Amino acid sequence: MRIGELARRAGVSTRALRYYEQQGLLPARRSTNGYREYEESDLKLVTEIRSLLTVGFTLEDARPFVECLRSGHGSGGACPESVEVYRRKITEIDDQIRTLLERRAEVAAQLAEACPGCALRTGGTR
Amino acid sequence: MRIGELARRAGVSTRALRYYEQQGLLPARRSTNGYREYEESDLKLVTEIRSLLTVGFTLEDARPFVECLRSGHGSGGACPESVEVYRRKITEIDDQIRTLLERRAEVAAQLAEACPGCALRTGGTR
DNA sequence: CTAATCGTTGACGTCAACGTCAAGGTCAAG
DNA sequence: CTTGACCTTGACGTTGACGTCAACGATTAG
Repeated sequence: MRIGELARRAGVSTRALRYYEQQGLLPARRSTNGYREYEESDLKLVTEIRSLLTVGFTLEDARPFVECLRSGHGSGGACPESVEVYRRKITEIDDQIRTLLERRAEVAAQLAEACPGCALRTGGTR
Repeated sequence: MRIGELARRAGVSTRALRYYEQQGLLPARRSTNGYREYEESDLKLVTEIRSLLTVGFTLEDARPFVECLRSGHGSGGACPESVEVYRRKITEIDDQIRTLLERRAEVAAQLAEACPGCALRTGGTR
């Protein structure tokens, strides 16, 4: 299939697909007129990339998953490199959550100080 | 005082101070040679900006606080516009936390599926 | 006089994942 | 032949808060 069809079926822009190719995540063979030609299996690659991006992965994070799929695995997360990325991302997310919790407490405290009686719902004022 | 001293005392770069001025947050009068001249009170403004930035505020978010301070209030968060920003930022932070929690659950689930037995510490596997 | 230190105004670079033209080639239908 | 739909490769724009030159003027110490 060509880039337009893959884009439609994957729910992404053609620009995104070209960008993935540029980043080495989605190589495509070319037909004689220079058009990119994709396999059915490429749809799965794009789907994998998309689902990883939506949970906060970068394209670089997604690379091991794509390579894992292309190496024949049914799941992109089955390879040890992917598992390592999973672990790292989880600790990153945990760090971010911790930071946000600290910030929330700090901001809520400043609010309480600047405007006593301005209690928020979530703050635990009961 | 001039920009270098203010920068040192506030713990920021001179570039940052010029940027704040450009954004209209930190106007400075000029001495005859064109150098920026700051008051003691400007140190407090910069300190306020910095503390807000470190908890995730943008410079735009910080604007009401700066104006509040310059209008004579001892605290930048005392004015109603600042309180409104406080509230909004707290809900933003809460949204971000929720998103991250969802992502963490999703990633942990994918990890568990791809690699059974790869339990994480925080996941609640007990 | 000269070097050192401070200041000034541009203006481009950073980081990610594309969006959005621009200028043009390809191909099937009418 | 001419739309029109599709494709190609650049290449700049986006977002925020500056970092990092470049090229220059001001001030002071020696």
